[in-house]
Amino acid sequence: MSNPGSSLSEGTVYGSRIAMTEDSLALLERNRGSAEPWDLGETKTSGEAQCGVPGLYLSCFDMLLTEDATWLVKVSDASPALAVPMTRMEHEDEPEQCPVIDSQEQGLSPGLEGQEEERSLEQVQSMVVGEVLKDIETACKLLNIAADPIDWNSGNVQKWLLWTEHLYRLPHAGKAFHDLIGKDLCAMSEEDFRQRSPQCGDTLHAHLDIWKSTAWMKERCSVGETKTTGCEDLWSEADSSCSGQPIHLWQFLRELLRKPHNYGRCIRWLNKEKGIFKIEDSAHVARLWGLRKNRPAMNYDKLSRSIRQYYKKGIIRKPDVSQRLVYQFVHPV
DNA sequence: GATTAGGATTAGT
DNA sequence: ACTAATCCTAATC
Repeated sequence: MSNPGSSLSEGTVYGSRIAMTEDSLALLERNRGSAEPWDLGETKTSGEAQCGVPGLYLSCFDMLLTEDATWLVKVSDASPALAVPMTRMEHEDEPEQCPVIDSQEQGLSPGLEGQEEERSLEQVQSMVVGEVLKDIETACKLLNIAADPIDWNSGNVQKWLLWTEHLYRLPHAGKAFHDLIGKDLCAMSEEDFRQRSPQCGDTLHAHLDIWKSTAWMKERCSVGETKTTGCEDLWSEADSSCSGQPIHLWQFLRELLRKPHNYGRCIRWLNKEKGIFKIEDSAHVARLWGLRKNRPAMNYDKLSRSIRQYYKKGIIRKPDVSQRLVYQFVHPV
C-alpha cells in the first residue's frame, strides 16, 4: 500500500498549502479501515482508553483504504494512465466544491509518467480532502457549531470535545478544557493539550488541527465569493442550522437521511418517493439526536415518543403496512 | 426484550 | 403557546 499520509504531508492540495501537521495526518491514517466510521459506541472506555485505539473518524479513509483499495493500489503502483474514478464520491447531492478544485483539474501538462502519477495522486488527495470537508460540515450541522474553531464559544468547545471523544472513544476530558473558548483552543500548542489531558491531548490537538486546516482552506476557497453570512456559506441548502429556531426532530431525521454516506448505517430510506424510512440503529439515532439537542439522556424510547406526537400533526405516520422502526413522512419532498 | 401507542407532566423557548 | 423531554402503563411483535 502506498502511503497517503506521506503524500499528503507534501502539503500541496488544491494548489495551495495545507497546514496539516504530521500528527493530524497520522491521526487520519490511524483511523483507516474502520467498519463503522460514525459509530458512537458507548463511552465505556475501560481498556481501550488509549489514544492509539482505532478511533473512528474519516469515512473517506474507509473508502480509500478498504472498499476501493484495489483501484487505489493500481493508481499508485502501476497504472499512471488509469482514469481515477471520481464518480463514486461526487454523486452525492451537495454542490459544495471549492472553485479551486476545478481549476486544479485543468492546466495539466501531460507527458512524463511521473507527472501523470503525481496528477493521479493529487486527484486522490482532492478526493480525500473533499471528504474531510464533507465530514466536518456534517459534524458542524449535527452539533450546530461553526466550522472554524476560532468562532467557538465555550459551549461549542465542549460539544466538539464530547463529539471528538465519542469518535475516538477517548476518556472524557472535557473538564480539562471547560474554561476555554475556540480562540484559546486554537492558540494552544500540542504541549498545552497534553498538559491539560495527558492521556489524549495529542489526539485532540491533532483532530483540532484538521479542523483548523479545513477552516483555513475554506477561507482560501471562498475568496471572491459573494459575501454571505458564515452560515449560508457553510450549508448550500438553507436548513435548520441557519434558521435560528431550534431544530425539529423531523428536520433532523431528514438531515440524516440526506447523508446516507455518513448515516446510512443507522437510518435510511426504504422508499424515498413515498417518504418511508427505516431507523436501522435506534440507539445510534437517539444518541445523535441527544447530541444535537444537548440531551445526553436521550434514548429511543423518548425519541420515538416525539415521533408519535407527529402522528396527529400530520408530519410523520406509520406506513400502511406497519413495520418495526419504519416511519413515513406524510409530505415527502 | 424491544418496540409501539398514547396519557400525563415538566422543561425550555 | 408550543415543542420536546421525561416518565409512565399497557399492548404487541
